[in-house]
Amino acid sequence: MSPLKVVTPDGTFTTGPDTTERLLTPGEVARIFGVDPKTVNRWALTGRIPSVRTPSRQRRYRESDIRTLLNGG
Amino acid sequence: MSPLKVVTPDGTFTTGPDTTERLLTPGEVARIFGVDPKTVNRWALTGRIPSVRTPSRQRRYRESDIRTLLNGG
DNA sequence: TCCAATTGGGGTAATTAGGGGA
DNA sequence: ACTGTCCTAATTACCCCAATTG
Repeated sequence: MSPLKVVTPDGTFTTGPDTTERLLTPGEVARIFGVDPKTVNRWALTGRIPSVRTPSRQRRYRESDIRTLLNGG
Repeated sequence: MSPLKVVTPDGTFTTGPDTTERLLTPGEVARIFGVDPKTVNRWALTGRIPSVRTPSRQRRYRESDIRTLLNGG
């Protein structure tokens, strides 16, 4: 699978969101930072981590966002 | 940058942050060394112990780093 | 459908960061 | 130089139960 491409009005191409990137569950992110999964969700609620929502309102986190935070975000 | 791993829900590993090792809280490290958590905090500030920061700026400590120090690191 | 594990949301007790001073 | 204690504000852990996941 490859990243999405978008055709602009002038005919050029631009890359879209990379849908191949793995999404991490709250539990996985929690183990990475050594905190409770509920804490990870609180980070999402307070805007400290961008989150993706499943159709049933559960949260998933982009690996690149987590990596950025680990590097001092 | 060091190779990192992520534990997926089905137990497999994939490229990402290393979660194979447990992170210890300041209180846990303090009990190990028999000191006040505040002292552990200062060890991190003065660079005596490497620390991982949560998005909320709390500190967590890698078990391997603690073991190294216990062995005279 | 059943089942075990995870997640979300609410509420409360415990822990942590940071500054200051002994 | 190093540590323990006091203080407040912020953050987190643990409890419940219902819903979702795989």
